Amino acid sequence: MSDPSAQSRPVRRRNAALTRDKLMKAGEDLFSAHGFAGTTLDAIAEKAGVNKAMIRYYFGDKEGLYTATLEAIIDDVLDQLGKSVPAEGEPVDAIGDFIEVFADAIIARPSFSRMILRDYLDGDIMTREEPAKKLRNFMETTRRFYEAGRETGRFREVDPHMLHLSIVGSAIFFSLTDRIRKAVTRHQGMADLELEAAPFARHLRRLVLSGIGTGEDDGG
Amino acid sequence: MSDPSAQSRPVRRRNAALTRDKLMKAGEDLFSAHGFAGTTLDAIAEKAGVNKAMIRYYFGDKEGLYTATLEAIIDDVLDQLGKSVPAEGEPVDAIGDFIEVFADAIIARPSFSRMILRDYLDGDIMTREEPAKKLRNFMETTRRFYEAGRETGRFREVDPHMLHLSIVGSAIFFSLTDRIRKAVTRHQGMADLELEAAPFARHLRRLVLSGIGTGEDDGG
DNA sequence: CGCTTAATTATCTATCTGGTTAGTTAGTTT
DNA sequence: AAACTAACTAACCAGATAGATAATTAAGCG
Repeated sequence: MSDPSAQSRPVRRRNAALTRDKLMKAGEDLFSAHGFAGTTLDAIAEKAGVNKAMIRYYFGDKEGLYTATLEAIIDDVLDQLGKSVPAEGEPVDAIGDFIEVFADAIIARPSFSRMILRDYLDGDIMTREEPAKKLRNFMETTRRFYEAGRETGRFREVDPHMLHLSIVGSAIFFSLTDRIRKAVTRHQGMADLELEAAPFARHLRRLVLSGIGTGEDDGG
Repeated sequence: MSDPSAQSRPVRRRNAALTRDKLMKAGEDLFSAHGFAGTTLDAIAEKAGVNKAMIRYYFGDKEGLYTATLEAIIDDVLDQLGKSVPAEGEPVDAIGDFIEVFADAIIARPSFSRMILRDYLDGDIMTREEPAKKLRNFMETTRRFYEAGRETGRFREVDPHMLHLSIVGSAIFFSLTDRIRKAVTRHQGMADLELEAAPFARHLRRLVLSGIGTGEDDGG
C-alpha cells in the first residue's frame, strides 16, 4: 500500500506513511479486541505513539480508520487465499485445500475473524461496499469449487450457500475461541483441550469432504 | 445498605419483578445488538420504560445487568435443548437431533449467538463462572453422544472437541448472519440467497453425520 | 392510623470522548 | 534563502455517560 491520503501525494515528507501504518496497526489491534464503540481515539493514538489529530488528518474520523482497517484485513486474508489455492485442478483437492488454507490463515490472524464478526454483529458489514463485495466473491468461489465436483459426480447435492456458511462458520468460530481456549488450557492444566491450528484445519477438510462426498475415497 | 437484588425478595410491592424483567428484556435486545460498550444505561432505561436508577437498584451496575442477561439467555437455550433431546437412544439419532434442535433454537433466538459471540470477542466469557460451566457442559454432551456412536462403530475417529466446535460454529454463524442475509435478499431481490432455519438445521445434521459416519445409512 | 421499608423518581456530577483548531516544524521548490 | 506545503502538536470543547444520592411514593403490618 503506497498511497496514504487517497488522492495526490507525490512526495512523502517526514514519516507520513509510517504514521498511517502505525495507526492502522493500532486500529487493527484495538478494534478487533474491543470493538468500535469500545475503542477510543486516545487509546489508538497512544498505542500508535502518534498524536490523536493524525487520525483526523489521515482518515477523517474514527469510522474512516475503522473502515480502512477492516478492508485491509479482508484484502490480506483473501489475497493470501487466492494465491495459495489454484482455481483449477481436481475439485475434491481444490475445495479441500481451500478449506484448509482458509482455516489456517484466519487462525493465524485472529483479528480477521474478530473484525468480521464484530461487523456482522453491528450490522454494518453489508452496508460497506468493498467488504460486502469481497465476501460475496468468496462465497462464489466455494460455489464454483462445489459445482465442479458435483459435475464430476464426486459430491452429493447440497446447497452451496449453506455449505459455505458451514465451512466459514466453523473456521471463524475456531479462530475466535482459539485464544481463550489456550488461556483456559494453560491456566487450568487441562491438556486435552489444547487444539492446534493445523490439525483443526485438516479435521474440517475431512469433515466437509466426507460430509458432501458420494462415498468414494476423499483427500486428506 | 441492604442488598435488594440477588438474594431475598420475599414480598413484592408495586411492579417490582415486572421492572426487573423489563430491564432484562431491554438489556437482551440492546446488548446483543450494540454490545456492552455500545449500549448506554439511558437507552436501556428508556427502552424498558423505567427510570435509569432502577438498574442500579436491581443489578448494581451496568456489568451486573449484562451478566444477568447473558446467563438468562444461556440458561433458556440450553434448558430448551436439554428438554428436547433425550440423553438416551440411538447415537446417530441423538447427535442428529442434538444438532438440529440446537441450530433451530439459536436461529429462532438470535440474541443467544450475538451475546455469546460478543462475550467471546471481549474475552470475558470464560471468566464468568456460570456461563463457562454451562458451555463446558454443553461440549461434554457432544462428546458423550459422539463416543456412544463411536463405540457402536457408527462413527469414525474424530476429535470430539473439534467436532463440537465445528457444529456450534456453523450454527452460530448461520444464526449471526441470518438477519443481514435476509435484509440483503429482500433489498436486492436475490431470491436464491434466502435460507430458512429448518432446512439449514437439516443440512447441518446431514453434513456432520455423513462427515463422521463410517459409511452406513445415516439419519435425516 | 401510623410506622417501616421496598420501589421509584428527579437530579446531580465527575469523567470521558470524539472531534476541532490554531499554531509549529520540517521537508521541497525555485 | 524565501516561500510554500505536508506533517505534526498541544490544547480545548461540547456533549454524552456511568454512577450516585436525596427525596418521594406505595405497600404491608401491627
